[in-house]
Amino acid sequence: MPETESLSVSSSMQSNAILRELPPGELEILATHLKPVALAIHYIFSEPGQEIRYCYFITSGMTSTVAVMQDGSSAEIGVIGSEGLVGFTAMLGVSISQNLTIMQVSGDGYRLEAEKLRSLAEELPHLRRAIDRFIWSSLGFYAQCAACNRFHTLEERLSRWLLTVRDRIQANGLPLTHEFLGQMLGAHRSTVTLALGVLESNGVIQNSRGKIELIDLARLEKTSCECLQSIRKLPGFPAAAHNGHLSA
Amino acid sequence: MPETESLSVSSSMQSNAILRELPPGELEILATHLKPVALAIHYIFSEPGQEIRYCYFITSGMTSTVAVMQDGSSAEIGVIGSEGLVGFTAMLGVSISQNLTIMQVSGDGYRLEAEKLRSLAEELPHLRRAIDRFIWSSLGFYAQCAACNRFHTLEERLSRWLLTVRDRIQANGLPLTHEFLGQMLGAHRSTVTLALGVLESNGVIQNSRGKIELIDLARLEKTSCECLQSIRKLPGFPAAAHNGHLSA
DNA sequence: TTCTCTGTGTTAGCTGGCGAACAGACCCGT
DNA sequence: ACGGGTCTGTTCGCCAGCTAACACAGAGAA
Repeated sequence: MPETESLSVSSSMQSNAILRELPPGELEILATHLKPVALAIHYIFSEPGQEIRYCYFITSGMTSTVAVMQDGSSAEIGVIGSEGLVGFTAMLGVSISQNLTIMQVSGDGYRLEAEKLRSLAEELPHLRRAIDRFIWSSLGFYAQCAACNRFHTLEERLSRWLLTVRDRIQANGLPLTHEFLGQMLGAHRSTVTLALGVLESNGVIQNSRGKIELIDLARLEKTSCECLQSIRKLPGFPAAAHNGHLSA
Repeated sequence: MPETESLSVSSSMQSNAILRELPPGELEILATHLKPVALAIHYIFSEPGQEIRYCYFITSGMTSTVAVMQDGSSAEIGVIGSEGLVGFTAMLGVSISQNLTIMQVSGDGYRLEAEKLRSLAEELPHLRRAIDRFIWSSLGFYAQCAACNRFHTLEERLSRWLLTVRDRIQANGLPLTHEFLGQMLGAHRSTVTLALGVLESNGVIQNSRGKIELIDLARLEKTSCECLQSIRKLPGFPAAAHNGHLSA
């Protein structure tokens, strides 16, 4: 246990990559404004066109940001886990959300007002720098998604997506329905079922109602597109975390 | 002619939306570092993995930013004309380019070292704010592209793209080959030819070697996807600029 | 238990765009 | 004015994934 921990700084803050990067002085100042929150699955952080009031440093669990079309179809453009800050776009001076961001896998985080974070970032250079770098990485994520959506098959994107989630939640059981996956991947539910069926019959994953169990991570990497590696390389983003592949 | 113009401030700087937004004091300071440059078609600003040394405020012409896959296929994720700043990602503290940015339609701009711009932005709050807002809009552009690539047909994306270019260069003759268009849209050259053929036979555009003439802008809007409107709504981005549709 | 709701499995036809290939047309240099 | 390079038009087979429809299986409520 760190002995230098102040009253407001909690050790769980170290779980977030941005907060972890801050020097103790800055973290202490920031910490007095942070409020720990439990984030339940499907919690909506922001919807297109609405104001972003709060920002959230995620410490566990995972969020998805999706672009929603007029007809209601949607495609994922970003994923944020404990490496990041939900609501980061508000740091760029426009507090309107462009996309829908929801909690994908339950977890925890720290919340504070977007406006407060913005003014703090002006005083705390390391905080500002850490957030800027996260925005940089997010831009890379968006770009990769755009290209991925254009070129890669559903099986490739699905595999990539499952591993992207795993990289963040560090667990092999993902609580997801096919319908939901379809919304993330911008594909039809039945097509997702089909693709999952192929993976299952190859022993790569295991399906059950509302849950997908990753069995063979190594093989899953092989069926996913290059985008997986590109995303893993983004500074601050989680890379492969399986210490020894789970069998084959 | 503005009588308050200082030695270093040139009136053509007003052509760039970011520079135009600056208060005279800030512009004057920034202007001493700006070097006017002519930007020829196909000029490469940055390639993936390389350092971004310079940033460019565009005053005329247009750039494209594309994501390039390992096999060489590419898809456009962003477009910058006189509304923006090429190399803006370097403002986020990482000077490595993630994508390829090239001059798409010849024009002019002002150049300065990325590092210099970054330090200036720390002293000039309006500059910083204007750049931040441009980054915000670019994020929106990237997101829209990702969804567009997933859902919309080539004809829709092509129509949207042609109008996006027109919005920026304010001219109806676009110097483009089908091959080039294919690289932007992540499609096959022959598929592009086919789609252009349909538009041409409907009298919406006119093809000639290396050039596409936009004839009926109103109809082109109809065949393009909703993304056109979304992009036009982004703060600081050019919207429809045809004062009275050209016939129909 | 039974009813209902949500989620999964599966089928069949249809289509947009890929992949590959070739002929013709335009443009420039010598 | 002729020859090679670049650009465009067109064709045809092929396949991933959409559209739509229906049957069945868990899971929770009454």
